[in-house]
Amino acid sequence: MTESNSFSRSSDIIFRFGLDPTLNRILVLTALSESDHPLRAKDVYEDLRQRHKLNRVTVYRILDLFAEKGVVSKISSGERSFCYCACFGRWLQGHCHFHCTRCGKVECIDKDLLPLDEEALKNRLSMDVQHIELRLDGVCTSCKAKGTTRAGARKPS
Amino acid sequence: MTESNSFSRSSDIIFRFGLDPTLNRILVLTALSESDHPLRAKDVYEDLRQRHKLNRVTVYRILDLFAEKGVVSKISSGERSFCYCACFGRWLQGHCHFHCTRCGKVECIDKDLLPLDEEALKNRLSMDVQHIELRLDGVCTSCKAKGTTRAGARKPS
DNA sequence: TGGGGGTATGCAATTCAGTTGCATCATACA
DNA sequence: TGTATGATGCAACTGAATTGCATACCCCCA
Repeated sequence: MTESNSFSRSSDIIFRFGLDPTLNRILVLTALSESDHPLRAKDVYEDLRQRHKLNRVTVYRILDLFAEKGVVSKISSGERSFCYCACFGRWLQGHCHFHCTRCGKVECIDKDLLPLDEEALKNRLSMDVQHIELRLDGVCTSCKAKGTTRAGARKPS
Repeated sequence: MTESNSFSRSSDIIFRFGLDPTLNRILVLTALSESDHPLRAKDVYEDLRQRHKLNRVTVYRILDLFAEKGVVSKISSGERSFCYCACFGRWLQGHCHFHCTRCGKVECIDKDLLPLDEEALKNRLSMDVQHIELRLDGVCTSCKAKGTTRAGARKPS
């Protein structure tokens, strides 16, 4: 998708969620949807500020608003901050996340890798379940590769 | 279990995890294991300080140490803090947590309510999965009851 | 009996993520 | 025009967690 397409698609989505598609909102959503992994508020802010003047607080407010309206999902990163994921409507179909404890990166895991029967779970509980969050913690493939090299048999000469 | 039993059992567990069972550590673990739900560092601290002089930082350090050694599990509360759960060895057998978005309380959910095939999940992923965290967010039964009363048909005369 | 090393703890200061209060700006609308 | 409403900026603040460093405690060995 070209940058301008992504921009207008974001605008469209914001509008369809009943919100005013202001420039800042469009930029925040575009940043999230162009990323292949969930982003922290700080990531979004630091990405955007390079091209556009906006306030840190504005980013937090927009992300909270999006999360509240269901435009994006707010997930725990496994660390001290939250992540925001613009995989539209993917959750509730079983989409979950992987958090690398070495590099801190959070990735999306596709729903068909998830043998979780969400409806059964909800039906068996007496409380109202509104949201299910499944997070895997471990070492990502890229960190694993680095780790193997560091401790492994072959060293660079 | 009596208080002294719980105390000596905590001491025993700490020892078996290869750690020195200092008074502070025993007290922290006892507080966690006597609670029917996971506690935040602050909860543990405020509970203990009523009976015993110790520092806030010490509590954080002990909880981190316990989590690192696997004595307790460190879970995301769904809010900005972490929770610690001393359900010994229950996780990896599928134990998960429920977080009430109204009162903030976190509860343990038993594994037989969890139709999640953890091994299948691990086998299908290329990364090393060390820990799986499943958290349900919603409204607990007690808040649900209050909510119904507040908005409901019958009011106290 | 005393000294040295290692670990646990205390205390103060700091970091970090997120939040709040309030001023201002832009837009819509009477 | 005037005014209401919502978005944004800015500064200050909060709460959770972390860091650095000093001290206390304990064990071992001379």
